[in-house]
Amino acid sequence: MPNDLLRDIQQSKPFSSLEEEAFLNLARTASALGDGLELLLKEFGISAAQYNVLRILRGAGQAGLCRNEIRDRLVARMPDVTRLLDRLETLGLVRRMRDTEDRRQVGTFLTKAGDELLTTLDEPIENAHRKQLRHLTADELRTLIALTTRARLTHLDP
Amino acid sequence: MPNDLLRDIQQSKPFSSLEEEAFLNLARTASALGDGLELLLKEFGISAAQYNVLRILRGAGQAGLCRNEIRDRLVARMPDVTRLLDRLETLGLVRRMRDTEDRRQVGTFLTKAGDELLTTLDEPIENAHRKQLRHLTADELRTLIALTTRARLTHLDP
DNA sequence: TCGTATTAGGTGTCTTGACACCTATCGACG
DNA sequence: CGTCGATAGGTGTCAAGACACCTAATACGA
Repeated sequence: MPNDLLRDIQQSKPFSSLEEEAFLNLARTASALGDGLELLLKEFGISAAQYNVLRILRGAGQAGLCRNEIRDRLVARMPDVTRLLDRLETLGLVRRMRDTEDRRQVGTFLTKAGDELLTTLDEPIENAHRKQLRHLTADELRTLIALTTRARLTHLDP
Repeated sequence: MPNDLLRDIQQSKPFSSLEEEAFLNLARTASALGDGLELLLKEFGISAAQYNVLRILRGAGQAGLCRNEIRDRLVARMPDVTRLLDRLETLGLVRRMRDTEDRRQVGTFLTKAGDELLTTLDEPIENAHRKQLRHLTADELRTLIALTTRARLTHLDP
């Protein structure tokens, strides 16, 4: 039956280029690892995007950050950061305060509860990452970091 | 105040491990490249998930595939494949037919329009991938493929 | 062969993401 | 000054995703 043969051929060479194969593997892996993280975070009542914001705010310290700075630092692009912050504020993990000098700006800060949640999460998250990537050596991880960094930055220039 | 000192240390060293740095780079890169793809596909009225389904169905050929097989082959996990297929059917890119032997199953097939859309997309997509990853050599792409494949498969075993 | 587990598919409902559009404030320049 | 563009933030609205739950058909052992 020629149909089966055709299917086998297509199945054995499903990628039209090395670039496509690389992209699909990248996407598949990021998705799989991200799913694991989401699963862990769900136990604590937050999403990966929310966790990402909390981590960004912890890095910013007492200075806080305005919405657009948070947006630009997010791992995954995200319109509507406003309502993402709304939800974190409702959860009591974040507080917002309008800047007195430039009244357009609204600084966002980690609350005590937010900081404590992050502290609680530090170990489980760290363990999850280590478990997920335990079959890669330190050198391989460094190679992966270098390649993904290059793949990301280079799509900007002309 | 020891808290500020601690926070400063954390700020200058934003990753708590190589594994975390690798994961974040992976996620960031996959997101950035995926955004580029979404942008291109949006011009043709479909999302990346929809395109993924169409590609899977093209690979399956005339035999078609049932919903769960499609779900399992998707690049990104996705509950509610049913309504994803609903939308593709509404767009006329896909058609569904209940199997006569096992009447639980509903096969999904690419329509002529769906196949033609894919043909139209082949070149622009290919170009986009090549452009996005043009700063990686063939060897680097192969390394990236190998590392991401290993990173993904190993999180399954005990 | 009858009841039960299993598998395929679908639906109801809430939350979240996407995108266009709106308001307020600042700053620079006529 | 006052106007106008740029920038920060927010909202309205619709589509898409997430999750629990439901139905139908098949498989299979008591």
